Amino acid sequence: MELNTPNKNQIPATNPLSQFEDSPVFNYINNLSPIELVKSMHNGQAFNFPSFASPLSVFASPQLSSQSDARSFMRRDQFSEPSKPELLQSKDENDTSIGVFEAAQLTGLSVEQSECSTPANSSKGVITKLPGEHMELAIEEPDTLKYYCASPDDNIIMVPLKAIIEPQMAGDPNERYCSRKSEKDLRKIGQTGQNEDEAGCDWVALISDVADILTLEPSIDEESAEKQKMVDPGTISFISNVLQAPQDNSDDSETSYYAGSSQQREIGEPGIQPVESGEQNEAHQTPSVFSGTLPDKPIVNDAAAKVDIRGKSYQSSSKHKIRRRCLVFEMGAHKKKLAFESSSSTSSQSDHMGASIEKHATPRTDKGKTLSALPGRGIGLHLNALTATSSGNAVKIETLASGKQEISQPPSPAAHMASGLDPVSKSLALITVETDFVPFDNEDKVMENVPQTSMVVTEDFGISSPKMKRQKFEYLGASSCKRCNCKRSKCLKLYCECFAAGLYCIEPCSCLECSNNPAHEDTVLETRRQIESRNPLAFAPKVIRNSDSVSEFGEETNKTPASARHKRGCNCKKSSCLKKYCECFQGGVGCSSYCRCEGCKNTFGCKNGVEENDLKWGESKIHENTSNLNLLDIIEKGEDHPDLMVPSKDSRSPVHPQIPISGQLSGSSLCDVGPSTKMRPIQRFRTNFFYHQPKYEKHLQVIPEDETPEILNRNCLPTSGVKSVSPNSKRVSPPHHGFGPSTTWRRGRKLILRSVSPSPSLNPPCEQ
DNA sequence: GAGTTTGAAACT
DNA sequence: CAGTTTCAAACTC
Repeated sequence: MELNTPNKNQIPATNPLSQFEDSPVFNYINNLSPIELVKSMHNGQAFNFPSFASPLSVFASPQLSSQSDARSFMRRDQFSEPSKPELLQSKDENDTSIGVFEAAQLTGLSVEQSECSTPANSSKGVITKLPGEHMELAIEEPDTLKYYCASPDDNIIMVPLKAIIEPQMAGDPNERYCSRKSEKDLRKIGQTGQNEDEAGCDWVALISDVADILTLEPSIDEESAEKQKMVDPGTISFISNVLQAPQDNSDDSETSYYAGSSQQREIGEPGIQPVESGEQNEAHQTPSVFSGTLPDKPIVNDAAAKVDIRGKSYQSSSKHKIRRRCLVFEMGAHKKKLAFESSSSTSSQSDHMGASIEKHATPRTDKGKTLSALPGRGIGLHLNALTATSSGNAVKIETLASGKQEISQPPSPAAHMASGLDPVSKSLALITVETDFVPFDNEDKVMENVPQTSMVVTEDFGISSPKMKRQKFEYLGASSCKRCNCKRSKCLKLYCECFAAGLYCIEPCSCLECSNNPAHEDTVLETRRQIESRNPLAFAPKVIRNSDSVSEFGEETNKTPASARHKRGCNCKKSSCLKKYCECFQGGVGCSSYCRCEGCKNTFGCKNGVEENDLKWGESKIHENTSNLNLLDIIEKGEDHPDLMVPSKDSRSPVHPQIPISGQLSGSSLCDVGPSTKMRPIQRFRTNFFYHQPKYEKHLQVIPEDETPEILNRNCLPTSGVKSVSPNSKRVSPPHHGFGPSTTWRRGRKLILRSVSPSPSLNPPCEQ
């Protein structure tokens, strides 16, 4: 954030690249990451860099936060994201603003051609969407942008991310280059026209993304952003530049990230292709593995556009937000919603669903569709996460991010905070699924949310009719996505897993008299408020990583660095904490001093022997992780990655490097960003893995030590030893989660991984 | 699939 | 704050 200001400003103004590179920050980044390419990238983009300045400013903290938020959402939306890779690529290709602009135009055309674009889809449409889509970008952009674009720091961040990503993606430095090459290739591809249409879509997505970013800016409203975009190409170019600039990194990262995919595509690497199988050209270029994670392509856009066109245009400016939220759940939710809406609206929606889903398989949501369709549902509550950001900006972001969600604005910050996590976790879940990570116990849950996405995505492509889709969903839902089965709570109490996770119930749910749906948004929000009023942490992730919260539990943290714990602790009497009845066990964490369990035999660690157990467990997990690392892991885990070692963190707790929330947003950062909303389920499930909740919950940001203080402050890092007590008198762990910065040593430099607290509510400072 | 067990959430 | 009830997931058969 801070870093951004000087450097960024300078960069853009004068010699983008030279100054930028010369800047301490840049050097720092370079040092941090093995990736040198960034510079080169910049160079390539140098052309644009001038505009970059503005972009930087744009990216200022808010964006970051937004991005980070987006991230969380992104993953959810992975489906939708598929387009991004292309988009990114396209971006790369069109380094210059002009190129971008053109691309935008092209996209508009393509969109129109494809019908994807709503009336608005054209350049204007794109613009309009952009604001709302900011979320999508995050999603689409997958990791790169999110992580990388962040603030001025973005650059910094980006590097690390790239480093992280590339290693896995590429596997080795050479591959990185390849990735770059791949980028070029991608460009070629995009240019080639393989997918002009797609490219167009991609561009649209990019633009939208950019717009999103712009939107994120604290001062900029969605509308303003839209206006800006709409207003002048220059703006677009600017945006593009901005994106690119950050993208450079992001691009690199992405590219590298995608590159892998792209390369694979071109090269035909077996691993990834399977999914794509031939579809690469079109929407689904992203590897199957990443399909969820990576955005496919414009298709989403198209779909969105189609949706808009056909049915209702969900995209109201305000509704843009919704899109982002599409998670697996969202998918389901959307379906439900669709069903929901369909009844009222018409078949068109369902079609959209199908179409969107099919095409996008990825949640990506793109603009239109996703927005309309997905939008809201799943995410609804998640919005909170975004909203978590205390600042008004945060709120905006939230709205944007959550956008449409019915829940768009969470009643209480805490709620937002809490809810925020979930999305992330979900997204993570998706990622994990795609990745093939399967937590043992938690698989079910993890799968619940995630899998669908991946599953859906893959399968959806083929599905044309809503019905078909639905079936698939059901299938998925049944197998991978469990949902609630509430009979009497109307899914408006924490008994309901969906509700507790900040999600709307979706088709897979077997609930009766469910009120947890977009149709009852008001009720849902009100209920949430009430619950949060009783317990601000009610929607916060249940599992907290001790390591993350360095200060939180000084004792525990120190002793059980690798362990995560349940925020309230369990109260098991008969299960010996060996069954899922036990939330600690369910969350894959050991019991802690907060637990009041009797006869604890928690295999993840007992209160008495938690530390040791945790350590062992953590170690074992670490090994597992290291062996199993993949992009997702890396991304999520971030610090876990060898390169990014985080001394204190557990292997368990995955940390997601998030884009630091700079500026205002950052202010709420942890709290705000928090993500998500309702990642819990995932968290739980993940815990077994490395990830445990932390992944989502925590979004680590790599921040230079210098920055940490501010971050901490902004984040309201929990003071050490501060314990929060839930209203219920249950023990509430302080916001360890994300709030506590974790330090990472890399290349002799100490980086502080700041987790973006998923649940702001957890943060004592913020809430309290 | 029905019934039981369990513990969190909600209520008093 | 403690005790009780309600609830839905987890589990068993």
